[in-house]
Amino acid sequence: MNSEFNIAVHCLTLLSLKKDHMANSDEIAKSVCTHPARVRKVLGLLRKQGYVTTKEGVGGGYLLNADSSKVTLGDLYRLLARGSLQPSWCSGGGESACVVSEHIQEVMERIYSGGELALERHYDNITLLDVTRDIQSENQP
Amino acid sequence: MNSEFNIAVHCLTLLSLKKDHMANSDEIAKSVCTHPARVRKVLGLLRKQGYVTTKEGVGGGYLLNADSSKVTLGDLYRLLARGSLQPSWCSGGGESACVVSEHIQEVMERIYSGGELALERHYDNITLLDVTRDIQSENQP
DNA sequence: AAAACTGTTATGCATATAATTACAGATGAG
DNA sequence: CTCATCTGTAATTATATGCATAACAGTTTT
Repeated sequence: MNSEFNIAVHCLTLLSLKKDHMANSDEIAKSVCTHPARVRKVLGLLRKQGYVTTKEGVGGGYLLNADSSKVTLGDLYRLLARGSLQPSWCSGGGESACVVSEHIQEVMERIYSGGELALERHYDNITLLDVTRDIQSENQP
Repeated sequence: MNSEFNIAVHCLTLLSLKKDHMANSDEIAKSVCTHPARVRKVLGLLRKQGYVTTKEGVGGGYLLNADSSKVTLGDLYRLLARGSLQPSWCSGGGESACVVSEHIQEVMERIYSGGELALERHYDNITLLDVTRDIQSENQP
């Protein structure tokens, strides 16, 4: 799995906690600890789904455009990480005349997608608001 | 995620379906479609957990040593894939004086391990016997 | 003693991930 | 209008991971 899901959670949490709910890619990148171009790539996807709006030009940046109690980690997982549970290499599918070899790929695909569904259902119960609260409670131990 | 979980499921299913529940790494590797050394590596781990026994020397190989209705995909996931949900690169942790940047890593770690727990609970309900049945029913559509 | 296995390590190669650079397009300030 | 600033996006490079392959010691059967 790559880290775009992580980055999305980070960015939205950050925007959610800022007073004006706004920041540009430079500021966000410093917090995320990555390159601004990477932040723009992820936030570009979030923009297409309507989670943020962008303002170009001087003083521009990204503006949160969603209710943090309505956005779930499930939404973000589906958008940015779906399919990553299944590895690119999978067993079987060769020329072996073996029942397992011939059918394992369909079976494993169901196993991976079933697992992913369980994962998504779990993440559907966690909202962005929950995450912002976690961040804040970590700040006051 | 790497494919050792997949390989483990494949190997145990294969052994389970063979009449004598036995095969050597060459035969298994052909079915899995990989190199025998890779099969030996995974089956070595399964041996340490008692799922299989090995017989060295001529006519040797791996022998299934478990009840397929008792072994779950959860067991195999924990053994071979636990921790793979969390990417190696994670956000935050830099020098940014930002609440999110300072605490996101602990929060994300909980998010990933919580997700993995949901995944494991799902896989705990699928046994190796279920998989062998799936393979066989794929064979007769 | 020889042959057939496993167990394990080392090496090379392919792929995936992240960093970086670059630049076109859009917008607001002056 | 023009310039500075910011997003959107593509191309390139660097690094990490995953897999294939080769090699060899150790074990067991014949």
